[in-house]
Amino acid sequence: MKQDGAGVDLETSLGYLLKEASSVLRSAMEEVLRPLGMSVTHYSCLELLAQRPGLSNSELARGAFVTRQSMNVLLQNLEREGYVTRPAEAAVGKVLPARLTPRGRRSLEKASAAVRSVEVRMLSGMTETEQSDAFRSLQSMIRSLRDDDDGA
Amino acid sequence: MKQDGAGVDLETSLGYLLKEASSVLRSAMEEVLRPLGMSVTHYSCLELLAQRPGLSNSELARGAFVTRQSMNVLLQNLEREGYVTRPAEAAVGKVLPARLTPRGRRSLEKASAAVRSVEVRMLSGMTETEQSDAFRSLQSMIRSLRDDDDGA
DNA sequence: TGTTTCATGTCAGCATTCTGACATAGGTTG
DNA sequence: CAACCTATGTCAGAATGCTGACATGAAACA
Repeated sequence: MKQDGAGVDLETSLGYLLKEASSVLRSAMEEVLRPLGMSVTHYSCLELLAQRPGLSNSELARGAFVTRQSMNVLLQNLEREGYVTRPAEAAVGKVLPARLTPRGRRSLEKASAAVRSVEVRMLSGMTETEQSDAFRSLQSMIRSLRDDDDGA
Repeated sequence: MKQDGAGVDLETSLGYLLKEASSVLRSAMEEVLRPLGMSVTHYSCLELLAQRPGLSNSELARGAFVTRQSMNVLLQNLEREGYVTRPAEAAVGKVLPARLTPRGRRSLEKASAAVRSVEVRMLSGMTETEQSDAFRSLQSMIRSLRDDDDGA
């Protein structure tokens, strides 16, 4: 089942490995969030709101790496179920700042702990130095890809 | 727009950064593959087949990080359009080994070059040493997440 | 040998996300 | 001031991927 050919070479490609890591992380998060009846995007939205109250729908979308349309349907659900509140009308412009309700905050607590445990497990085999090196590497990759994307 | 709170702290979370990097990489790949009329999964399938001819549908699915059902519809399209061939009946068992046609190989060439250029751009700011360190870090994260997943 | 377990290919239905489009608010620039 | 450009929220339709289910072949095992 192993026969190296030529070209990109999936075995040694950092891009492929990045996709794999992201996939495994997502699976692990889904696994711990499922018992709480929460999807990854669902959790991401609540976590973003906890750390930056008043984010708009579009800002939440960018923070969770989905389109603002997708975030909008999620937000409407969360609002209907009482996890999030948004003013009926914008105080200024069209931006509707969203905030967690007490219920939203409560439901986030367990999820946040569960996700934190996944991250701890992910980093369990790495030293502090290795972790900060990895952090810088990822930041460098992001910057390199984005600079040529928006900038040029 | 910045007000650090408590908890997971998205600004310093390696998990969040990993998701961000993966998202940016995917966007960059989509951007260069779109002119070729090819999606990321589409490309992944062809690249896997080029490097490991005879992979089955299920193996391709695992390699592209989608379900075997999703890969199946893609494979059927690729087969209908003449990029891939599969035997009508399995020589042994139910496994149908897939292979690229000359047309598939030709269409992959441009895509593979485009994707390689994205990867080069992504790594442009890193030394060889940093790259292999990042490689090891990602492998470590994957292993840590998987070991507790399947193994325990 | 018979049974159980597991992986595969495939069909159907569902969920989630995306693309396209529109109206509107605000800043920018002539 | 007016014309533009950008960003936002939102609706509708399309695409993509997933879950559930089934039959079948192979391997493991009693």
